[in-house]
Amino acid sequence: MVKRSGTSDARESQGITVDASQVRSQASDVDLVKRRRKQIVDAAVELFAREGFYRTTVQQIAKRANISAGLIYHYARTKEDVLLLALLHVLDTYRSETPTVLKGVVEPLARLRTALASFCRIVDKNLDATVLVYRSTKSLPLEQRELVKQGEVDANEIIAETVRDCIKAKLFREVDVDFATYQLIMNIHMWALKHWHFKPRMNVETFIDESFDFFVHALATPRGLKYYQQRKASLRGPRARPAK
Amino acid sequence: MVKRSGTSDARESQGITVDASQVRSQASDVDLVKRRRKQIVDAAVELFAREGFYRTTVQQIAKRANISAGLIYHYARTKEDVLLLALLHVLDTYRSETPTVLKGVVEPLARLRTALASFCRIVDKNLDATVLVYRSTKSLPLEQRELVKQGEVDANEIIAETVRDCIKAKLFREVDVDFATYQLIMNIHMWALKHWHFKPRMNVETFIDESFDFFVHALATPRGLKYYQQRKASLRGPRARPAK
Amino acid sequence: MVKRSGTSDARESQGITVDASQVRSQASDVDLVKRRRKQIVDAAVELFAREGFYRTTVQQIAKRANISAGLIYHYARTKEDVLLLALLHVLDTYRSETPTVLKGVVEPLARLRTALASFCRIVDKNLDATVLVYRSTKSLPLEQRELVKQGEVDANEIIAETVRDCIKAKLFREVDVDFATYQLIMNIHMWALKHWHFKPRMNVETFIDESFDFFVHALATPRGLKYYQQRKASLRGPRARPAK
Amino acid sequence: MVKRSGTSDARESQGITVDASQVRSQASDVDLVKRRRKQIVDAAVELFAREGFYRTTVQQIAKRANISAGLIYHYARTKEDVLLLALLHVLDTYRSETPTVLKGVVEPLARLRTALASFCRIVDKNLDATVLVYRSTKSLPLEQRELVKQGEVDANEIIAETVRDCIKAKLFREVDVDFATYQLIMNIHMWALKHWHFKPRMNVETFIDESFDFFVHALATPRGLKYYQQRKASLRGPRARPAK
DNA sequence: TATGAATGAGCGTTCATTCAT
DNA sequence: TATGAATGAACGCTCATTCAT
Repeated sequence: MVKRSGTSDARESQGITVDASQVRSQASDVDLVKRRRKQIVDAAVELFAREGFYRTTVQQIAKRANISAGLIYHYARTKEDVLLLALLHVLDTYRSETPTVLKGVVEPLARLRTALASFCRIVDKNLDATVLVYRSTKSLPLEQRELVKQGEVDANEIIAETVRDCIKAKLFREVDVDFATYQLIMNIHMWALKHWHFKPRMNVETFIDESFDFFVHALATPRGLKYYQQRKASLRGPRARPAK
Repeated sequence: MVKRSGTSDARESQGITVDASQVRSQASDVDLVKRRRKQIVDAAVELFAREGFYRTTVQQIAKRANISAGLIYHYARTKEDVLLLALLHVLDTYRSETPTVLKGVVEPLARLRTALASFCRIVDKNLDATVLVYRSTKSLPLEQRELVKQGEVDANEIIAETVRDCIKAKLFREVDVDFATYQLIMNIHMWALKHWHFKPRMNVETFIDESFDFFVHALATPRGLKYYQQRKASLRGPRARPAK
Repeated sequence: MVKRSGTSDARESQGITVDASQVRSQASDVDLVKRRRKQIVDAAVELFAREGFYRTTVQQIAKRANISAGLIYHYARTKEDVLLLALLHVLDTYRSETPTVLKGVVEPLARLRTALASFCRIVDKNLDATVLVYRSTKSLPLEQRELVKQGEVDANEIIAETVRDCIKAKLFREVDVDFATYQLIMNIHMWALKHWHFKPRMNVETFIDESFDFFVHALATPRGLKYYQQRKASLRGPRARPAK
Repeated sequence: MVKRSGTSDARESQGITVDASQVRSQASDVDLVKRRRKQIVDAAVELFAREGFYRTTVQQIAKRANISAGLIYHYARTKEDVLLLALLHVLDTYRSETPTVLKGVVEPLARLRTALASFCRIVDKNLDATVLVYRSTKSLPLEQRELVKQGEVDANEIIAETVRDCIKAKLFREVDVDFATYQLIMNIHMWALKHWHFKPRMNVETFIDESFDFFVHALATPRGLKYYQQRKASLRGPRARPAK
């Protein structure tokens, strides 16, 4: 992972290019590799998410990707490789949308809320895929597992930045940023992991509201809390609409 | 699960008797069934936790349980049944220790801290088993999955009670108890789920301290917060030692 | 291989017990293992000899052995293991019959002829199996290949003994016994390896006669040659009939 | 193969032109066909010899030949065709060098020794390729197998001629030339087939010496033997140097 | 009740061969 | 002529489950 400075806007989503170097393919045409990998990964994410890694067969992935089973092995060496590609793709999804949403949002608390809301909505659109990361990372060989962990940490960095900004602005206490970030991340993932529990009692947007309120209380300085309570409505307002 | 009132102390750990009615065995001698199931479940938890459900074979479970492969099918109809037994056993572990620890602790904040610390320490002793629940619940048929969810909710009730008590005592705000409880639970599970991340930077006890501090800030009334800050040291003190 | 003294009669055929320690089986009942292995090896030798190692599928072996494909893997870890078992069995066949035939034959030249004839006849009854050793040994992992080589050297020892006796009796020159033995062995194997060439022009018995004559000329001392030419008829006579 | 009379010197090495008529290629440019086939055959011999026919993939051959996998199918209809080409090429190697070496050698025993030595040295330079013929001929369809056999018999003819000359010169007994020739050929092949056995105890040159001595004893008339023993040194001398 | 040998369906993976370009 | 992406049949092997003892 590269060192980054400034806000997370600076970061570009690099997609699964990252892994092109990890999971070798036999083919050489770069565009074709990209296209085929996309077919395979899309099919794999869908199936792995629904059925799990072990219940999904390579033939099923091939069928859904509209290619032959053999061809998968031109673009991944093993079924585990396909899983890695799939997991990294899921993690990349988190990174790819949020920075865009943050553009133009400057007020620290608003930035945090926007980032958090963005994550939650992406997770909400990919519930099974999010759970998949928790279910299946251990099915990966150790080395590849590290890649997934790094991918996760990288995605979290977007949240970490906004937390840091809130602290700098004296809105948040001088807490351990890493610890606080992980609390926020776990909360977001909770929406997927415990969806069976929350689904009957709230939707994403109310979940976002409740969560944000909860964590502002956990993190805010007295001044920050007052600030938050005054602006609560306006914070919720402009960003409450999901992107799509 | 039945409704319960009063403190969680009233609850008895019922162990895996719960499932005896769900997972039929061919054997009739009650004691023998219990003993055999314990052998099987202990072996299964160990192996599933380490290798995962699909990578563990029935023969391996049998070997580790010092029985024949065939005998497993006298006490469970399918491998999935064994998984259910294993998962319920893990969840039951959470319930079995905490109530004892709470005995005699009356001050609400202390009770919450004690319960939380107890959970964390149990999770810490069963890291892989905790992760197992997240990894493998979906490998269960729908109906059995519900049992696991219920088992989890039941375990959470211990925490919920203490949260409720804190609210009653005006130490905590009038928050949504269920939501708050799940935040606490996710935090506890985070110790297992993100152990690879936290291990290098903290141990269970510091994790408990940080977590408790974090969530008291999130939940406390202004009065509650002041109360907490005065007593911080004494809260940590007496209970900081793991039961061992 | 163990050191041996005296004539090869002293040696007992140990069959595939040798390899029981090399190729682990899952089963424990010794008799059953023996019986199953015999089924498998017999089927395998037949099929490998006819079709070759790679053209023969495990399913075919199973079918011909009247067991399921899966069961083969209770008695051998890989298809290569089955090949090893098969090759060792073939080599063992050479050893198992000859010593018996030699019993009671004391005259050195007669012993050599008897041993050579016995080998030839066994090879003749197992033409494809003999060729199999040449075709398929290289399909084995290095370590197992050594076992086959050792098995071959062991079998050759029977011939080597008789050559040594002829030298001791001053019937043969003081040649390099190992070299001479290998010439004799290659001659025997030639009957299988070049059978397509010899079949139209001779049968085993004439092949044995020609070969013996050829090698006596190659090895005999002047005295030995004279002795041989006087007794030619009687040497051929009594032993010409295959044991059947 | 056509009947031939006179010495083998008269014979021209015809290379794999022989098979051009058997293994059809789609290409028409004669020179290109030759060049491509050479690329393919060289790669195939190398790989087949090292890894065996079944372990070698067409893609590997293509890679080593610096052409595409598809192109192989312009010059051979099946992988078996490539094998045939490879085996015939190996056999042809035997024929291609020996006649040259024999030029100018007139004394019959010297001719035999020269031919035998030449064969041995070629085999020594192509140990795996020689073994390949034994391993893989059976992988060929019946009809093509006959071509290989004929190729072998043709190569042997060089030896047969020299044996015949020795007999004519009354140096050798009136033995069955074909039988004797095959003994000599098997001896030569033994150097490859049993190389694992002989390698630690002799090199090609000592092998040639021992072999020649052995077979002269087997074949010589009393007069021939005396003649040989007188000239032993000079026979060995001039030809003992490998062509390099 | 307990064993463990036996089954066989099903999976991941390979690779000879084809064919559009 | 030459490519190499694509196919898909076929194989070795695993393992949940059964059942005779």
